[in-house]
Amino acid sequence: MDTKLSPAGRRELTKTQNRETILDAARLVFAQLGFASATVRDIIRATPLASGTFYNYFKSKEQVYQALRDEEALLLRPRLRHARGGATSAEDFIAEGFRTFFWFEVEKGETGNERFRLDSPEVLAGFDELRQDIQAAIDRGLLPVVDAGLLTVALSGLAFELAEEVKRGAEVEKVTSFATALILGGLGGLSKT
Amino acid sequence: MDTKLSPAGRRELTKTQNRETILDAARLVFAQLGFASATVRDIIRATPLASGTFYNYFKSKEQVYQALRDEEALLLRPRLRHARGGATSAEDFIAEGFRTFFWFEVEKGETGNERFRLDSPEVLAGFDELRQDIQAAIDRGLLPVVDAGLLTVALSGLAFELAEEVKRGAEVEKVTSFATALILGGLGGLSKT
Amino acid sequence: MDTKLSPAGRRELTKTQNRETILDAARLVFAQLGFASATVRDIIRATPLASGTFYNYFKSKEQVYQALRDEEALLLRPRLRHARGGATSAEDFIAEGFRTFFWFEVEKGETGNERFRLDSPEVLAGFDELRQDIQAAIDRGLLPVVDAGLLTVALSGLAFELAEEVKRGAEVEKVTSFATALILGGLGGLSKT
Amino acid sequence: MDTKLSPAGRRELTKTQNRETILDAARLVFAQLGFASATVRDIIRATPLASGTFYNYFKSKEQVYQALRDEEALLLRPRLRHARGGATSAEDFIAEGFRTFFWFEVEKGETGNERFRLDSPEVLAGFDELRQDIQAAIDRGLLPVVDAGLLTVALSGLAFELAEEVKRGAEVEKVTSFATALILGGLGGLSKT
DNA sequence: TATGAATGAGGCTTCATTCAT
DNA sequence: AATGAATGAAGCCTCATTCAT
Repeated sequence: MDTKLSPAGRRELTKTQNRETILDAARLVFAQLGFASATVRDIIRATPLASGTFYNYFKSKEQVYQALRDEEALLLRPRLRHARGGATSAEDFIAEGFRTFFWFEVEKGETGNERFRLDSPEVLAGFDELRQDIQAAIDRGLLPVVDAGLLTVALSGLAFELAEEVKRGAEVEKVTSFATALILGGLGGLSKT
Repeated sequence: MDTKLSPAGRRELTKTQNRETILDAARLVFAQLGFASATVRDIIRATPLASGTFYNYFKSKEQVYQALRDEEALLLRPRLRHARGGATSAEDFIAEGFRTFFWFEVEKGETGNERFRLDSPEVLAGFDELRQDIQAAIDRGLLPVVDAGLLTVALSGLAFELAEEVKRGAEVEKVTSFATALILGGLGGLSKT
Repeated sequence: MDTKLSPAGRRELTKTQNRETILDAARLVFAQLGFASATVRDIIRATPLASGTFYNYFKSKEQVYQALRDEEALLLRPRLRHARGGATSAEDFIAEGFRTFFWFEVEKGETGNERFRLDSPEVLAGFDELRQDIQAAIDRGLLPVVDAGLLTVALSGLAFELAEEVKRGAEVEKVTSFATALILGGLGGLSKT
Repeated sequence: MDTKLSPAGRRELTKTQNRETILDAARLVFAQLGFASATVRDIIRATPLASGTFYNYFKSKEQVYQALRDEEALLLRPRLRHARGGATSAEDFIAEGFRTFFWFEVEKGETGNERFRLDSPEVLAGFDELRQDIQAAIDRGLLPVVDAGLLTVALSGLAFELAEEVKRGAEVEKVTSFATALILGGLGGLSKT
């Protein structure tokens, strides 16, 4: 049963709801105006809350942003690791990475009309995980021996850019096979170098 | 010759100089703070001019930015077209495109600490030219038959992301061959689809 | 004895304790920040209590301040009256007044880094008592006939200013004799006018 | 002739006028609310100027305050030094000091309903000058040998406190002779210790 | 009575822009 | 055309105070 909350419980609920309200508003505002242009006021205005309330939850715009990134990365990174970790072939490794990322972006929905700076710790950690997974895949013979650093950058660039296509309506599966074929073929070419 | 300029001529000179002064300052400031965070004041402060003078040349920060983008695209786009147009093989086409772009970015020097929104008309026109060149290359048999739109996006994503590596110090030639091998191999893979 | 308190008694105790907690915090905060700069929040923060609780005891910062002054004046004024009332000579009258005041200030401890406005009713009452005592001393021939009002002001000014010296470490007895000698000699000079 | 100002001159004039406008407003506001309670907004409101204009002249409330103190001390301190320096007797020394100070305070006009903290560098310098002058007077035999430090404090305390009386309407000469007689007599008493 | 989150007024400051000179 | 002071809107944030629990 979901009834009868203690007073404290009810307050906790409200707090969580308000926090979510602010995060939702921030997501929207950042997507519309970009992080740098967005103001705390913009976020508050996208909310039924009073201005002071914002500061009961976050100290600054940066902190909300961090919370959003963390939330997102916390959802995405485990999925990616799982997808890549379970791969039994190069194709699997590449395709599952792209597919997972594209679906995640589709689910998020908003078309980012600005690309955020990618230097939040959580995001950087995601990059690092990718590099590690690539290196591990090379080590167990799944991928040919290539520069893991450059491949990381190449995969990310491709993924971010193509994700925009997907969000603009392209089919996930089509873009995934395009990207996968491109990289797989490319890996073949690279390994001969 | 250092001959006398007519008063009108002299003024013309000053006008051009002031415009350049402002554009130089803006380039610097945008690179340091990012477009959204930069303010008109910041630009003026990076200048020996008075605040009012700014408005004799530009109506807003956006307009300066546009002017910078145009100036840049006007330099880069012809180079890219020429590089791609002169290609006699797929490898040439891809490699020259990357190489030209990387060198251009290296020459600009500033490490972008923000990725700008890529929707300025001049930049979009650059994308469009890439697509056209790809299509033309496909038509004349230089490139295999692939989705020109997706390839455009893929190339740009790769180029922008790897350019950061180059600006961080990676060798242009090394990154160029990496990217070229990747794409060339990938095109082989794609054409079999 | 640690016997059981009735619920009401216990509550009474808590109430008194909370009130004292707030007053203690306020004393500290006022001493550190000065009255005008201190905020209710500052006081609450120096307390384990919740913000709302403050308002169960005091309506405003001013009211706490008043309470502090009253508390202080309630301690000091009787001591001063007693000291002056028991005087049997001019020297006694003056010296005992200074000595009592200096010791009181030393006991309080905090070096006031701001001089408060001296217009609280309790403090004004203290001034008035001083004037009355001076007048009475004049009447009973203890002090020469001088302007009681000006002497009141002079004594207070001297007392407050020298108290700072004492709080900064000067010896109470030394400062007391200095002040007493000064005033006693001065009274001699004045009475000849 | 006071006519025909150059444009630059006129602008300079306005700037000076605005600065004075702000200083006047600040003087008033500080006197009414005290330094700590006064806000920049309060000062602006006491002015026909726009809020932003304040910041063209001063960076903060503190800076205006400093400017006021400096202005004041720059006027008062030379007068005091001159008054004390020209003294040919103890009575002269003491009386002229009080008299000068009281007149200065009367001219300023506003009844301070708060005593500012006395730690501005300019004010502290004024204290120091007093101590030096006292020591010099002792050295040339004008004043008896007493603790110059304590006498400085005593004189200031008396002066500040009695100045309030003067500002409340007491006659300068009457208060001056009271204070002088008090101190002179006191010095006699002290020298015998 | 105690709690502490919500509120919105109001303080501080910077900004884009205007306009008299 | 160049200057730079004036303007007031608007951003950031803290505060006193209320009120549901």
